[in-house]
This record gives sequence, C-alpha cells and structure tokens, in this order.
Amino acid sequence: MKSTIGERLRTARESKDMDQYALAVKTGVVTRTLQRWEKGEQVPDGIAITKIAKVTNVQPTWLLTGEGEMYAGVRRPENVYPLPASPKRKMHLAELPLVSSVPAGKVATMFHPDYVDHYVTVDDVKDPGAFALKVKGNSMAPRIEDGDIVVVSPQSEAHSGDICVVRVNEEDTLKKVKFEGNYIHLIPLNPEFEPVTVKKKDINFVWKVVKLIKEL
Amino acid sequence: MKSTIGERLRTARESKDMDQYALAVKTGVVTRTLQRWEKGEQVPDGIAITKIAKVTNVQPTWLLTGEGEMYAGVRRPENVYPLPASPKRKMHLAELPLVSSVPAGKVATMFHPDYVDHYVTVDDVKDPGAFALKVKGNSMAPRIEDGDIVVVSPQSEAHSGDICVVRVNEEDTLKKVKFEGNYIHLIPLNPEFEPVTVKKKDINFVWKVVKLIKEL
DNA sequence: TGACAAGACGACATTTATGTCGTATCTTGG
DNA sequence: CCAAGATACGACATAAATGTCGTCTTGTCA
Repeated sequence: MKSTIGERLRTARESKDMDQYALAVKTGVVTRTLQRWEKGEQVPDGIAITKIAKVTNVQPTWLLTGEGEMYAGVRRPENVYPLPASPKRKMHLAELPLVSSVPAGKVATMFHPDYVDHYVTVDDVKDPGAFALKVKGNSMAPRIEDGDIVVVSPQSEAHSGDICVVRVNEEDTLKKVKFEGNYIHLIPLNPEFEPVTVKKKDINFVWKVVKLIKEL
Repeated sequence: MKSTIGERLRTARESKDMDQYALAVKTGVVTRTLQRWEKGEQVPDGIAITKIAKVTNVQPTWLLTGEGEMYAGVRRPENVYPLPASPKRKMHLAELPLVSSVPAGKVATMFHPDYVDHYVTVDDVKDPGAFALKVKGNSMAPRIEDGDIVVVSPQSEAHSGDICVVRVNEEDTLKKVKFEGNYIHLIPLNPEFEPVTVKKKDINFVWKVVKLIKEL
C-alpha cells in the first residue's frame, strides 16, 4: 500500500470515469495543474483536496493518507465479510476476439471473422475456438438486444431450444433453434418477427451461444 | 456548524494543548504560517494537512470539511475492495468478487451471505468498489433472469431508468428505479410483478448495475 | 510594577504553485 | 492510413504561500 496522493487522486478520477479536463474544471484548476498533482510534482492545497473529494465522492482522509475507507457510506452487506483478500484462482480465463456483428434481424450478412476489433475477457469458456460477437438488430429482443455481446462456442453441441448463430446460404443470423427431422426452425424471441424454417442441407453451421454480456 | 478550516485547525491544536510554535515545528512550518492558516489568510497544502491531522490526532476529513468524526472512532472493516486498479493492461480488466444473491422478486427474500464462491472477470469496469451478484427471482424477466450475474458499481450515480440494486429496510432487491421527489419507484420489468414506491428515507442504498452476464 | 510567554500582524524576500502556451505521444474510431 | 481526443511535459510569467524579521498587544505571575 505505497500509493501516493497523486496516484490516489488518479484512481479517484478514473473510478468516476472522468478525464483530466472534467475534473480540473470541477476543481477550479487547469489540466496542467491536475497533471502535476497526479505526477506528484506539486501538492494541492486543502481547498482543492476538498473539492476533489466531493467531486469524485471519495473521503478526504483516504485521498490524503490512503488510510480508512475510500468511499463514505458505501458498504457491501456486512455479512459477506470477510472476502478473500487476494483472489488467486486458477480459472478458465480467455481473451476472445470480438469479431464483428451478427444480424439478429433478418437473415442478412456481414459476418467476417477477419474483423477482429477488440477482445473480450470472459470466465469459464473452455472452447479454444470460442469468440465473441456484437449483436445487431432486435429479432431476439427483449432478451438479446442490439449492441449486446454474445460468446459463441462452435465446439458446443447445439440442441433444440439453444440460442445459436446460424449460417444459412452464406448468411448469418442469431436465433433460437429447433431441430425437426431434416429441417431446422429458426425462432426469433421477438414475437414481432416470424420464425423461419430451413433445410439442414442449406445450413453451413450452427454455433451455440454460451454467454451473453450486456453493457447497461 | 459553519466553521472554517482555520477554526478547526485551531480547535485541533488547542485540544492538544499545543501552542502555535509546537504545532508549527511538528508540521514543518513557522509560526507565522500557522497563524495565517488559523486566520484563513492562506490555505495549507495536502502534506501540511496530513501532518496536522497526524500530530493533533484528528481526521483529515473533519479538518477539511468539518464533516464526519473529529477523532478516529470506531474503525469499521474495509467495505470497499482495494482491488488495486491494475493499470498494467490496456483494457480495464477487473476481477470482481461474486458475493451473493440478489432477489429479483419481491421486496423481501434473501440476500445470501457467505457465498463468495468465485470471481468474475470483466472488462471496462473502473469502479474499484464494483462487485458481482447472482440474481435470484424473475421479477426482471425476460431481460434479467434467475441465475444471471449483474455487475454492480456503487460509485456510479443512479438515474431514473437505470437498473439498480436497492436496499429498502434492510432488504435487497433488483429493480428499475425512477426518482420522483422524495420517493423512488421500484419497477420490475416483468409485467406480472407490481411496481413498488418507497420513501427515500427508507432507502439504504441504490447501487447501479452496469453490466449483465448470462450463462446460456 | 517589570519580566516574560504567547499571540498577532505588517513588510519584504524567497519559494512554491498555478496559469498559459506550445508541442509531442498515444489511443481509438472511422 | 488519418483525425480527434486524451494525456504528457517543457518553458515561461504570474499568483500564492511561506520564511524572516521586527514591532505590538495581552495576559500572567513573582
């Protein structure tokens, strides 16, 4: 615990998701000054500290000394303490490529595994071939909505009732699937959309969705 | 209760029965400077405030703002996870404790303690106090269902329309909130459940849900 | 009463913090 | 790739805090 005032100041600012300019304005200084504080080159006076604490909603005592509680009045339920201090677990962490967008609406196109924009880190995905997709369209609303991220595991076997990414005739779609003989029903969750039935031989693949992430 | 920093500084000094010279020496300044602080003519910087607080054994928060306890009293357990904002990776990765279960159902039920079984790794959660909860109940269906995991950021300000974990009269619930005067409406997404309106005074806290994870 | 400690305060020099301007680096989204 | 935004930092001028010195007042006590 050898943090400095400047480091704590930066932590407080970033925890509020503010940039230097935003905090500087609210503190009544310019960004250059804030930078010097964060770098430890200079020391803010009491008034500045008070403003910072108020804006970032941290406790002045913590800001100054690093001791005590960072936040006031925010507590996890008492009965869940103590929590293991140092999470050292061996787990199935995986960085999955967020490849592109899957149309959840019509059987449109534009799924290209070459478009690896960024990565998503998730737990408990063992499939080394797994990847993530950002959903486009609302055919799966309200459960899956435009902008959500789904984690796809091609190795997982898809069964009736599963949410899957299905490629039909070179077009990709996200649907609930139902297998029936030589046909597969593609069922949107959104009642405003109509189910589609396709022949198995028209299917390029059916990839099971194992996880859904929503940013709220 | 509109005292100034200077007045509180003097109070702190006199409560320790120190004269200006004594405190000045321990603070690393001259008496003239201390006088100017006490008179409010100048403002001490953070380092000086820290030293004064230590020497006089008062809390920096009180010294600066007049709020909180003058003396460090009951020390509660750390309620915020230090979870050192590991700034080494490009992305904001965070390992959050999965602490327990939140009933999404009635404003009653259980907030299971002692269930810190595992951790959840997520992106883009900057609040060092964030943690994860497993949802119980179906009042937020179909968007949020039993067994889903929500990521809670106590430091994020909750606004009307946000999904929040709300503690009312020592009971926890997951609802969409709507602020209206001195009341807060707790709105289940599931139309089969009825909205509840509670007084702000009965609210223990409102924690914003910033992410939702579904295992499919 | 005189001596003395503590405090108050003005004046000025010195140090430090801040503002301003310019430029550079890095990341992200298109 | 470029453009925009966020951050970093050097250089210099200005503003603010601090140190230093001296004088004054007030209270206390022998």
